[in-house]
Amino acid sequence: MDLEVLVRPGAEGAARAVRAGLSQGRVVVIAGLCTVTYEGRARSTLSEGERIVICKPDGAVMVHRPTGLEAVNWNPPGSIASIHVEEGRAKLVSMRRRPPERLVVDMLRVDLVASMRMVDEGVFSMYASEDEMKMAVRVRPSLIEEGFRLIDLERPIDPSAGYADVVGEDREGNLVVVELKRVTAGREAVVQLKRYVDALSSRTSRRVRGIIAAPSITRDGLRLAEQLGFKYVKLSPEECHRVLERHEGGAKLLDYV
Amino acid sequence: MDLEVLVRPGAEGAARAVRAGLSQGRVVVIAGLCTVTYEGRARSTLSEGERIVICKPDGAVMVHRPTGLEAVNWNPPGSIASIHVEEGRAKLVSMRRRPPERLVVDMLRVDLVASMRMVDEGVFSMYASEDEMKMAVRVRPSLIEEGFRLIDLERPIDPSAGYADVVGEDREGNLVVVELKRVTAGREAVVQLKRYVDALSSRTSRRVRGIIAAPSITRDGLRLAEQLGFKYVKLSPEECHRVLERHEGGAKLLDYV
DNA sequence: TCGTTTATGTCGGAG
DNA sequence: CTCCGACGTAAACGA
Repeated sequence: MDLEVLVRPGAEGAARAVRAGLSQGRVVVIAGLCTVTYEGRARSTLSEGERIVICKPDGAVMVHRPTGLEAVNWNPPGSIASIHVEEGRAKLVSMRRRPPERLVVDMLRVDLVASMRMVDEGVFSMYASEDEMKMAVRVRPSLIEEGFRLIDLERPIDPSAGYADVVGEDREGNLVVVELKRVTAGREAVVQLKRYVDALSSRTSRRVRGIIAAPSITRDGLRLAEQLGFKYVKLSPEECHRVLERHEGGAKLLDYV
Repeated sequence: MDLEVLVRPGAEGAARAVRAGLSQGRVVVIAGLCTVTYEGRARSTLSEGERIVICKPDGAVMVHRPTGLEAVNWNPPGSIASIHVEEGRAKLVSMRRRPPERLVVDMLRVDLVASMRMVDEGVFSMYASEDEMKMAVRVRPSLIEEGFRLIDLERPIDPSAGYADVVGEDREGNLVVVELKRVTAGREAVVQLKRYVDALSSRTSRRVRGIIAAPSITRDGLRLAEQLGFKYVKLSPEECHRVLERHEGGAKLLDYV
């Protein structure tokens, strides 16, 4: 990693280093005292305080306060950043085209500038996602209920109604729409399921059941589900992940797509 | 800002500096070559590459790749971070209690450790939010429609149905439930409004109208709204912000709370 | 481009 | 704690 570090540079030195870093596609980290303003879809101001600013070569900019997981202000990849000196202070400006948004970080004092050329070809893999739940149901439909047979994954019931997660048949030949959630299902998930069930019902004379499969369900969600005649099935992403692991140890996600 | 910077320290030196920073409530920034694994609600792996790791004194940890706005891995505030040397490499471990989640960053090479005591008492103010839309409707109900009178903000229609954004009366004495959205309203917003209208209808013999106020509405959302007899009113957060500015130039948000 | 859905969403607030 | 809804949500995916 090609690395350049400046400790407590003046405004001019900081601006020069940041500008060079931005133009060379480096990741630039700035720490110091600043104020921040944002204008775009909304508007915000942040008064004086010490923060960390990260500028990535794809245009992403983040301003982090010393607490909290989320950046207090940001601009997404594709934005254009520049820096100049104004009234003796380095001023970082990031512009997003659409929607038009402007982020300005006014550095009252720069404590650190670190500019680095970073290489990251690493592969990121995520497991126990909702996608894995779908695949697990495909390889073992009985996860939903005994006798459940799969008809289709992500069946387009109605172009304007979106896609149901899983559509199948129960042992009595009823159509079944399954809504999968990798987290606690709330009222929203049940409403969503109802939409799919209604859309499918209107296109068939067969009975259509609704099943919501999730690791847990909120009290209200369960109440609504029962009101609507839907069944709740306990199903966790971990369990689905284990099912996929057991099924053909070497099988890869691609095999099921 | 109290700042300590190490460039290309060995694993032991890096671990010592990071450990000291964590224990002293500093913000610690690490850059270098690493692999990352995460286990908790889901599970992920990230193979070798150069990244930036930020550890905040509240326990938040983020791993950033050189592209993208979002961290590739993280743990939220409240997590506990520690670092040790294993097989000659500094290994950062962050544990979250509930839900149990573990994030491990294995540093194959450390290029930079910056540890700083940051003070940030700045005030963050956001404008043109949905809250401001509510306040604007309160000071000028005619934003919704001519003759609209406010009854209550966030009226608890039904404890299990949540809160309607705005409840009022139209000029003919009908009850009106208003759903505010600061962005394009979709089908979901209309469904949400229906829930509030239904809940209120079931508790009164008066007619209850539904109005959805948003800067724009999707085609499907509008179709559903018309089906349900709801009215769409164009209302943008910017417009609401200007109304609040004009109304009592010096009035502050608190005046309306 | 618009519209919809997911997310290790995060965050804040009410009960 | 749980539950719910907003967010400058962002990001992925399909039409």
